[in-house]
Amino acid sequence: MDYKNTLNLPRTDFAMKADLVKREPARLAQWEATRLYERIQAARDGAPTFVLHDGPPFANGEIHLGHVLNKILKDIVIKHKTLRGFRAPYVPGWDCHGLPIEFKVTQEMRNEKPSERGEKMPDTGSQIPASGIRHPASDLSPAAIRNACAAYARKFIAIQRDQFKRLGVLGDWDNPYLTLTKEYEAEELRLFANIVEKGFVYRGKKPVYWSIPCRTALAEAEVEYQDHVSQSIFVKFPVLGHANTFILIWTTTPWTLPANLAVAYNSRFSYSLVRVPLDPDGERSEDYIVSTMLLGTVAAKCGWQNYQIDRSLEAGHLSQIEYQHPFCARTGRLFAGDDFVTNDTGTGFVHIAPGHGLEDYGLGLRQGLPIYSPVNDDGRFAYTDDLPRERQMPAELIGKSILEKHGKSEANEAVLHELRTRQALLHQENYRHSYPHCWRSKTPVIFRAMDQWFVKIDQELDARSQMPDPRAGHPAPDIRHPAPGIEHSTPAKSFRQLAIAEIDHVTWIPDWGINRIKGAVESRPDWCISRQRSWGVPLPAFYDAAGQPILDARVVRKVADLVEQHGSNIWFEKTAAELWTLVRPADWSGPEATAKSADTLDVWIDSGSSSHAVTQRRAELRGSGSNADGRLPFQADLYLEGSDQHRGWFQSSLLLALAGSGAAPFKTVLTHGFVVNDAGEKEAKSRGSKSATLWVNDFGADVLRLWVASQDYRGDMVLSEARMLKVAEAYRLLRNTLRYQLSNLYDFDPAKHAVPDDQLTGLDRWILSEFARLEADVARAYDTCEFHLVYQKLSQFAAVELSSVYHDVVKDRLYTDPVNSPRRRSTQTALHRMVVSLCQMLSPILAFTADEAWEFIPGKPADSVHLSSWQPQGFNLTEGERESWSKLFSLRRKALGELEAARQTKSIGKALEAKATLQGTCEILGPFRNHSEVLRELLNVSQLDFEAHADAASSPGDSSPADLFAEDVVVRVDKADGQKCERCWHWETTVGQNAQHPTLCARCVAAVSEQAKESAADA
RNA sequence: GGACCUGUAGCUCAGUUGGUUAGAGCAUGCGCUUGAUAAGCGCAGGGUCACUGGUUCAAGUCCAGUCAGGUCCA
Repeated sequence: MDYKNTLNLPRTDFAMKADLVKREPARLAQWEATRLYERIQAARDGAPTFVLHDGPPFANGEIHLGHVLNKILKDIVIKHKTLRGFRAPYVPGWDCHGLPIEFKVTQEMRNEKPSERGEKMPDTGSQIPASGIRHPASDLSPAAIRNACAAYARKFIAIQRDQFKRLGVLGDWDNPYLTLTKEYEAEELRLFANIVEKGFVYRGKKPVYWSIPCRTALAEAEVEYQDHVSQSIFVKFPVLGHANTFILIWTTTPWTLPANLAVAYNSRFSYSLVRVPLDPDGERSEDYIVSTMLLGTVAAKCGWQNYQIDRSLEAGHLSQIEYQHPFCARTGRLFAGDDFVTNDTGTGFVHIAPGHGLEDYGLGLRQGLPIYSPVNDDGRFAYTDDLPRERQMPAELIGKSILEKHGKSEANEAVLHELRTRQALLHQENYRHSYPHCWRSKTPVIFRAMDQWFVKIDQELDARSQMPDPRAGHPAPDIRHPAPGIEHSTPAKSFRQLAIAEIDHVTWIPDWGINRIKGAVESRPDWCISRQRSWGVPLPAFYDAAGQPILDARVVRKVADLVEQHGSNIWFEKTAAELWTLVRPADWSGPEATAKSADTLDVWIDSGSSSHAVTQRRAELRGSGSNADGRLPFQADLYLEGSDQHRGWFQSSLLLALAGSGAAPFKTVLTHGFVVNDAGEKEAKSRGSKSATLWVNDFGADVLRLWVASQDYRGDMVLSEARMLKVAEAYRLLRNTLRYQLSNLYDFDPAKHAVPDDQLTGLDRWILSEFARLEADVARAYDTCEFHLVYQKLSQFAAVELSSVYHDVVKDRLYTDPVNSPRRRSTQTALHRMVVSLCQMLSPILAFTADEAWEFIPGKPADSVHLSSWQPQGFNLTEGERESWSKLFSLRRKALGELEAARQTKSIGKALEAKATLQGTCEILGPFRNHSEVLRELLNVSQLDFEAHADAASSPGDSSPADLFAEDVVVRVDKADGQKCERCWHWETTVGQNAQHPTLCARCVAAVSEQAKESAADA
C-alpha cells in the first residue's frame, strides 16, 4: 500500500515561481477591469481621511528611478493608510509648463518645417545652432508653440502614467491633475490674485542669467557649469583725498568694471597699507591697500620689491574711504561684504556692480545703489537711464560686445585697454574656474539686471498683507500649535519671518528637514516670478501708455474667470485692448491699459499652487476646516518628495499658500534621498544606467517595490544588479512563506474548523503570541514610515520564527495527523490567521503578490487584500507559558548542537533518526518532563528520554528556577529505537505490531484507520 | 568654496537615557534532507562600529577635527 496517499500533504495553486513579469500585468488588468481603486474609495466612504498630495513630476521623457522610488514610497503610504481604515485618495499630477518642453518643441518645430516658418534667421553673430531658443525674437507664434507644447506634454503624461501604473501604484489615473488645464490655471491665477491683493508682488530690476546668442534670460536649471578661462585682474582704484594711494580690487570679469558702483571688503579681515617703490632707488612710490593675509601672493604676482607695510587698516577705516572710478567720472564707497569676500584668492577687495551679480545686487540694494546694468539685449555696452550720461563709461566703450570669440571679447579688451592707458592695471593672468554656461549655445552666460516681477520676501508686511488667521475660530485641539496669526502673537515683521515661523507648525521627517527648509527660506532672495517664455501661465499684467505696470487683484481674478472658460491661450490670442475690455473692473479709476504682459509665470508658481488648484478644489481631497480632519481646505496631511524639493516644491508651496491663505499647505513633509549606483554615484542615463522600465521588465514591480522598502530612504539608495538579485532572494523567502501556509490550508474552512484561542495547542499559542508581537512592531514601523524596518521584521520573522521553527516543526502534525484532529485544526487555525495578516502587512509593499496570495485564502474577508482592513490583535500568553517556552527554546538550541554533532559523526542523518536523552536532576528535568511531547516536536526527534540522577550530584545551589535549565541539562543523542515508520518516518518501537499495517507505527495505524472510517462514512 | 545629510560584518539593517566578549537576516563555506524540492533544516567563518584626537571608571553611543559619498547652493 502506498501510504503517501493517506498523508495530508500540502497542495496549492499558488505557484512557487513568481513569474512577476507575466503575472503582474494580468493582475493590473484585473484591477482596472474591476475598478479596484474606485471600489476602495467607495468602501472607505465616510472613514477618516488621509490626504497625501502628489508632487507633480515634469511631463517630459520616460520615468527614471527617482520617479520609481518616489511613487512607490507614496503608494506604500497610501496603501498602508487604506489598510488601516482611512479613506486615502491618491490624485496623481503632472507639471506641464516650462522651458525644457518649450525648448524641445520649438526645436522639433524648426526641424520639421523649415520652409513654413519664414526665412529670416536672426543674426546671432556666432555659431549657434539654428534651433537655439530665440523667443521673444522668435519666428514661431506663441500660440503655435503653446499648442505644440501641450500636445508634447500630454504625450508624455500618457507614457508616464502607464509606467507608473505598471509599478502597482493605485490612484485616480483617469482624473489626474495637470497644470495645463484651464481649471488648474484659473485656480493658480486666483491664488496669485490673493497674493497680489496683499501687496506681495512688485516689479523690480534684478540680475538674471542672460544668454547673449539666444537673447534670453535663463533659469537656474538652464545653465550648466563648465570650466572657463577668465581674465583675472588687479585694478588700482584711487582713494580720494590721498594722492598716490589705491585700493587694489580683484575681478575675473573686466567687462563689468564700467558698471562698478562700489567695492566690498570683509570686516573680519585685516588690511594693510603697503608702500611700494616704483623705481630701484625708491624715489617714487605708491601706496596700496590690500588684505594682509593675501599681501604675500599679491606682492609676488605684481612683482613688488622692497615694499613696506605702512600701517594696518580695519573695517572702521575702510568704511570711511571714497574712491574714484578708474575710468568713469564718478566716485564710489566701500562696504562690508563678509559673506562673499574671501581670503583665498584675489586682493581682499571685490568690485561691486549691482547690475551684474547676485551678491553685488544684494549689497547694492542694501546700500541704495542703482541697479546699473549698461548692457543691452545683444550683450553690448550701452548707456542707461540709471546715471547721468556724463558719469557713465567713455564713449569708446559703447557698443563693444561682451560675447567671447576664441576666448576674447571686445568688451574685455576695451576695458583692459582703458585700464592700461590709465596705468590702472596692476596685474593680469588667466584664471581657470567653473563658470555658468548657456545649455544651448554653450557660451558663458552673463549676469544682467532686467525688469522682472517679484514676490517680496523681506519687505515689512503692510496692512494689506495682514491676513486673517485661517485657523482662528476653531478650538482645534487637533492642531498641535497655537495659531501663528500676526494678531495672535508677537507680530512677524517680514514675510520671511512669517514663513520661518510657519515651518515650525509642520512635522518634518526626517527631523533635519526643518533645517533644510529653514535654510532655503532664510537665504532666498525675492522670488523672481516672471519668465520671457510662451509655454506657461500668462502673468496677467498690463502696461499703461507710459509703460507703467498695472497688476490688480480684481483684474487678475477676471483673467482667471476668462481662463477658466477658455484656457490661457486666450491671453495670447486676444489683443491687449480686447483683453482689457473683458477684464477692466467697472469702477476702474487707474490708468488705462495699452499693452499686455508677454511674460509667463515661473513654473514653480504652477506647481506651488497645487494646494489650491487641487487639494482645495477637489472634493475628495479638500480639508473640512474643522476638527474632523484637522485640515484647512487646502491642506494635505502629507507631502512626500526627494530632499531637493526643500528648495523647490516644498518651498514654493509653502510660500504661496502662506501668502495667499495664511498657512502651510501640509501638516507633515517627508523626504527621501536619491538612487545611486554601486559606486555611490548618482544614477544618470548619461552614465549608461539601466532605465526604470528595464528594471521592471527584468525583476517585476514587486521586487522593485521590495527594494524600495528594503532600504532606509533617508539616505541614498543603492541600486545594482547584484543588490536586486538579493532583494529577489528575499522576495522568494516571503513568497514561499505564504505558499507554505496556503498549501496547508487547502482543506480548512475558518467558519467550520477554527479553534478558539483557549483550545489551541501550546505551540500554536506560542507562534500566535510571537506573531502578535511582529504585528505590533510592523504597525509601529509603518506608522513612523520606517518601511525598511517593516521589511526587516517581516523577512526575519519569516526566516526564523516561521521557516526554521514553526513551519518546520508543524509539518509532522499537518501531514500525519488525521485530517480533522484537533491538533491539526489548531495549527491550521494559526496558519490561517497568520496568512491573512501577513498578506495584509505585505500588501503595501508587495502589492501584486500579496493580492495574488490573498485569492487562495479560504474564507478571505474581502475581495482583494487592498480592500481589506487590518487591525492587529494582541495575543497574550500566560506568565507560566512564557517561562516554559523560554526554557524549551533554550534547551532546543542546546539539543540542536548535539544533533549536529551526531550528524557530523554520521551516527544519524536527519533528526527523526535520533533519540534525545536529557540528563539532569529531577528538579531540573521536571519542567521538561511536563512538556515532553512538545519538546520532542521542537527537536524533531523520534524519541525523547529522561535520565534523572540524584539531585545532590549537581546541586545548582540557590539558583532561581529560571536559571535551572539548559546549562544544567546534558543532552545525549543516540540512534532512535525501533524501526522507521513508512508513513510518518518516525522511528518507533511499535512498527510491525499491526498485522494489517506491518510497516506503520501505532499512531499511523490509528490515523489510517480513522481516515478509512471517515471516507467510508462519506461514501 | 558654503549649508545640510550619510558612513556598524560581502549586502540590507538593529543597537533603547554611554555599561559585560557589538546583534539579526541575507549571502558564503561545510553538512543534512529529498513528503514546502528551481524548496527546507543545521553548523561554521566573517566586524580596529570610516579615520584621528578628546570627555569619562567606561564610547558604536557624547564632543572636536579629518576623509569618503550624496543633496542643495555658490
